[in-house]
Amino acid sequence: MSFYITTPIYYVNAEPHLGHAYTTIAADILARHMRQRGEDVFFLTGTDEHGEPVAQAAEREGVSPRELADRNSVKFRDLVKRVNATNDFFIRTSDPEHERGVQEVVQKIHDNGFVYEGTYEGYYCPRCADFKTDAELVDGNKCPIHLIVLEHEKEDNWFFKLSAFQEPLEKLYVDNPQWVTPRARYNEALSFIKGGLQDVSLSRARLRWGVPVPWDESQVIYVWIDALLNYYTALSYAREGEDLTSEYWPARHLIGKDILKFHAVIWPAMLLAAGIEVPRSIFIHGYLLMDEHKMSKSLGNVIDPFEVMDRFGTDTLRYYLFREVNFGQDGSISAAGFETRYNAELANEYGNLASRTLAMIGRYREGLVPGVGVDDALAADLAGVADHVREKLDAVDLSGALEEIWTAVRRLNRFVQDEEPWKLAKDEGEAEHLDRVLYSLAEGLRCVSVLVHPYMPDTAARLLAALGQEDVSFDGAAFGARGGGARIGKLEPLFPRIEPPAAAA
RNA sequence: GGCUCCGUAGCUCAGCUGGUUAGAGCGCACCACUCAUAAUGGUGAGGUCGGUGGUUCGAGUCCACCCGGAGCUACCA
Repeated sequence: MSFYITTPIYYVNAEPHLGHAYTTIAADILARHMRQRGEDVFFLTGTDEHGEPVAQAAEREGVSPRELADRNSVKFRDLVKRVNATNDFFIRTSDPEHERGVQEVVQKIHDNGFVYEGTYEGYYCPRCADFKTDAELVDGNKCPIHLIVLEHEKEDNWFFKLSAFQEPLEKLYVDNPQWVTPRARYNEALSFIKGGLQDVSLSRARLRWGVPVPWDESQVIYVWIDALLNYYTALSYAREGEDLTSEYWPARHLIGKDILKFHAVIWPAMLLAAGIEVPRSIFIHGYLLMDEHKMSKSLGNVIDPFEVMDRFGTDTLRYYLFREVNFGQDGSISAAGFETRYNAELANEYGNLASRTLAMIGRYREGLVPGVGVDDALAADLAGVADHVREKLDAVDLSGALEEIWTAVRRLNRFVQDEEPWKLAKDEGEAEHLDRVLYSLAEGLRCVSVLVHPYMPDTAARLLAALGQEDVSFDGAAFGARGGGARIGKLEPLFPRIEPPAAAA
């Protein structure tokens, strides 16, 4: 079965921040996990490059929109690479193939009778380069950002007949209760639809930086319409000389809550209008908060993902974000929380479990994992872990799956303490018992590492290599799936402890 | 205003279709162990499950209302 996962495409008018890393890593975890299961995965991310804000920023800097987009797109490409994402393609909405694809689909929507010419009226702020809604206006007719008096203006646009999809969308939601998750987001989107849908403009007349409307080159397609279509157009040219659409479409989208409406209302309506199958599912995650507040430049509490990874490593960031914050909800992160979890869970529980296990196999069995059977009690406790992880990840519960894995890590440390292999080693009569304990430990560590691979791919690979068991396929995640006999290798500490800085003077 | 979600131990949160003495992690106190990155394991203290009133043999878990917090109520990428 194919598994097509997408992140939003990132708008090049902003600097990459931790939120971008968060979504990208989430998608990567799912992609890697599904590959472990032998699924045919396609993972897409990229940049959104058209629209007024980019055109304006370019003008301010005295460069062409294209130059600005080229320059900033690279930053996102670097971030994607840096977080170790295994995307199969990086789309740019300025790709000529994408632009052609957008025109084809929009033409289809037009030909199917869902586009008409209309007039958009409202208060226009020249500095925002955008129309404001009545609710946004301050003092009757002032821009809420610039506090300048706005003129009531009109613009002739092409409109998309969103209102025609009120009933089809309601039916889509009612027939597919899992279509949008978590539930609160489903409710939010559905209630918005039930509130009545108005048509939306599909083009912009004042702008040149965008995809020309195929039947009216004086206008460009509104950037959101253009951007959403990336998920569909990418498949037609991501692989040279192939069209992957029939193989991978429809997609599973991963998005932040700020773009829910576009994805859960307008996007499926566009696809219905074009006669294209709607996405398979949409999952909405929450915000990472810094000390209860949303990260923002004005608050000065923005975390630079590159800095964090420079200091602690990519795997640590990938782990921390999904361990600390329940995926799907907002949650607070902090430097203190980061260090606590790093030391307590990564260094002490997981890293040290690896150390003690390998050291004992080295010391008591000359580095050879005994080829015996597993401990029954431990086997009983670890039996369901892989299945639970699979179920949680099928439900996009990235934090829940990690919790399952960590329960197993703790169980293994308890096993060491309970069995006291250092005492067994002193008693010749306990040799078989010690064999079983050491094999069970090596096997448990291997399973846990296979399961944790999507979250911390480099760490898992190092540890599995040291265990002489490099296979990460999900079938092998079952406790006892691999026999003993392997020769262990050397392993430097996976997560050297962070010593707290000496009390500041 | 309307709608949605949330309010459970000091902190962060689990608790599915109502059913034994309400759970985890962190933090705190004490104990055990020494294989290991002085890491690990155990025990304990600590909660009128926001409030009130209902339904029920029985409610943290359902209903009503109230208090408190967050989000949505349309074209910002």
